Amino acid sequence: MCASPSGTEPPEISLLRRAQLRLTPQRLAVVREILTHNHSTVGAVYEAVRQQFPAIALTTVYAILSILTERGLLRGLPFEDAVRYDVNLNPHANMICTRCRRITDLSTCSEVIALLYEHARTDAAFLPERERIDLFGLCSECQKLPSA
Amino acid sequence: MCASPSGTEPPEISLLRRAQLRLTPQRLAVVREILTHNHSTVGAVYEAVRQQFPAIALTTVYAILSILTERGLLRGLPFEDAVRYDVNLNPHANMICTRCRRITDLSTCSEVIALLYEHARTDAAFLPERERIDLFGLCSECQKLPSA
DNA sequence: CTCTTTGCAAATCTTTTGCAACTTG
DNA sequence: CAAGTTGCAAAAGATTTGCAAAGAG
Repeated sequence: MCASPSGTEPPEISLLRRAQLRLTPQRLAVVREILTHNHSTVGAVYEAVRQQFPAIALTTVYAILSILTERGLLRGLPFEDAVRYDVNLNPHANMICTRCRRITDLSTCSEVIALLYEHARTDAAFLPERERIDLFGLCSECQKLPSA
Repeated sequence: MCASPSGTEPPEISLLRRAQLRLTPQRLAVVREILTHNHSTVGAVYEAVRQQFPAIALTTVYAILSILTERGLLRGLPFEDAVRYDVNLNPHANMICTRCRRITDLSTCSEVIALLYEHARTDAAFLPERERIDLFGLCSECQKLPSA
């Protein structure tokens, strides 16, 4: 009972195991939701999970996302409206479309991030450990739209 | 009475004029405070200004910083605790010391930011317009401290 | 004198806390 | 069964809104 039948665990189970958390139906649902909808807010996860799980409490969603963040499996990104949770823990930039509000990852920039770290060390004697990079602009879809 | 005696206006006056806002004592005090203490929160500005201006309302500080942000003279940066206001509108990275919490600017990285924009355009067809870059780590002072 | 701005009170929204009842391992 | 979790109610913070009185140009 340590390996799943196919030999591979579903990602939500694997994530909860890595966080050393008990597998409850609420957690499985919340984690499945955040894994399929990256950069969600607590409120959005709550609304989504509630459709298949009407009894879940908002507080529970807060608790689940908070503990996963504490244990390093998610990253909380404060935005104007609310905190959004990032599943991608590798160095990357978030591209935020100011028109449709969609957020996507730019993962092809690790060398550029390394350069940024280098600058901080060299020019400011600052020792960077992690970063948050947001690019605001127009996604490819929205660029095509009329009044863009 | 249009030019100050020396021919140069104090920075807080110049900023309010550029925003096309009336010069009130509250505004002058709030702007002077944010200009001397970059990356402050509304609460911190309120506390600081209140010492020389005990009657000012928190709401007023919110109003002033909000309208300056709307008119493009400040930039609001949401953090976990609260929004911090950035006076530096040029491309730069914020270096946030995770030990002493101080925030300083890294302004020597505009070429690196240009590279980042380039990546977004080329690799993701995303058209960047502005960015927010935070580097978390240890400032030069805190690196020297014991348990660092 | 007119339009803007301030200050106060109350409301809103996100997030946190306390605690009893209920599951998971 | 013991420790970990959930759900509910209430609290805590940050920020916004409505409005009348005061102030700037």
